[in-house]
Amino acid sequence: MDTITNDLRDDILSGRFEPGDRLLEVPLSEHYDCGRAAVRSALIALTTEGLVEREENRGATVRRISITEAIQITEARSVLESLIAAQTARHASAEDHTELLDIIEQMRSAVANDEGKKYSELNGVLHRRLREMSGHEIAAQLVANLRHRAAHHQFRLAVMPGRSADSLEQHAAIVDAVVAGNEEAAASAMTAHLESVIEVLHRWGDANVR
Amino acid sequence: MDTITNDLRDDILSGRFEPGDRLLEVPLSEHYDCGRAAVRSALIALTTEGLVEREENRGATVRRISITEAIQITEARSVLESLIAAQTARHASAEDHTELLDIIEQMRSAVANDEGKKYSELNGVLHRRLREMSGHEIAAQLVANLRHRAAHHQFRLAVMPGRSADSLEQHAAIVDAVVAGNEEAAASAMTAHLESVIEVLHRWGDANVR
DNA sequence: CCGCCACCGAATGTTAACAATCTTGTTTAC
DNA sequence: GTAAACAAGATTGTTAACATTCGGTGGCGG
Repeated sequence: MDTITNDLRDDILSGRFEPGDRLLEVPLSEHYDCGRAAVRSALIALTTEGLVEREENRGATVRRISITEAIQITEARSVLESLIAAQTARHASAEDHTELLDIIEQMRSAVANDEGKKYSELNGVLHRRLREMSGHEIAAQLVANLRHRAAHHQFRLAVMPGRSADSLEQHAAIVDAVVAGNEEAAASAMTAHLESVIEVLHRWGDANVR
Repeated sequence: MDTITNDLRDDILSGRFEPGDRLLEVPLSEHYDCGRAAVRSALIALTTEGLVEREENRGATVRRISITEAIQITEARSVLESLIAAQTARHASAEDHTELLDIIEQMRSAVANDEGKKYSELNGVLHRRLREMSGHEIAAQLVANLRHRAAHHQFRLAVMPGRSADSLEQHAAIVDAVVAGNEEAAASAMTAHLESVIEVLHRWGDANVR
């Protein structure tokens, strides 16, 4: 399989490579112990995924995402994840319900104990499980890609003071609607959540005009 | 530039290669008069775009899209194009308005003269201009990709009898809302349009159970 | 001291040959 | 007659060498 693509993607998402970093083929091929061709394949794939930027005869770099682009990404996520929430509200089983409620419970305790990193992870898990339960392959795939692209900005959000409390209630509302099987409520709860994220991004962008 | 990727994409979208067709590297490299490496690059890129399927040591084929997948693609398009319609309603200039109204006029005459192919082209132009006017790069790119993926099923839709008339009124409603600057109306008109497309796909799918 | 030009190094892009893998058709043993 | 084993052909995957392009650097001239 094309394991190099996954390795490189993980290394970009985990911050091992930062936006703007050059991705030279020879050093990468040594780092991953493979040929240049495998690295090229990975760079091409990640370019069409939007994580890498390639310029003719000038090599590849980790794509830099502006605030306005991050906002657009979140807007697109908003409508797609609302669709997903509605589908999950329709299709989720009883076991799915208990699993989702359990995740919320863990998030609640993470907020209480001020475990920011743990909360961020659980946040990711909740969104991932919601899209897996939806059965909507297309939307799920698009959202996963969009989350990857905005990963750096997501990180910034997680460490904002007092944000976890708001975020927790929003997520709880989504899960409640899903458990109740209320598609419209699930969708609008998800929209409200991501509108709030967009709001924060806007404020952060305005505060950092250059 | 990576012109081979674009050429191959066009050849797939135009039906020169059909779903299930094998995409062998050597014949393709001869056909496009280039090396195998260029073809490989194109195949990798189009695989992550969802147009091509590649299996380890077994080569690439044109991806086959099921009816249920086409429906999911259209559902995702529905929410994204509604977002686009709203943004366009907000940002479009006076010249944009006259251009959109002009396209509708051409579509009307195409329906009157029963020019199915012309109508289908204008349909594509209208949707493309709407997303270009929106200024929403992210949503525009995602929608373009989704339209590519479902291209074959779109084609089937175009030739359904009596469909152009319905379709025309739906498009006119979208443009009217955009010209009026009414974001909510533009979004819901777009949703209504694509719900109707989904409806047709569902009926076609039910009629072709196997 | 400043600017232009030619050269050089680094990195990507391309090509061709080789290796590994899968499919298919044939042979052989039971 | 059937099924398993084998062999041949075709196709992808990998590697290494070569070509091309771009940016910078140093020297030359004004």
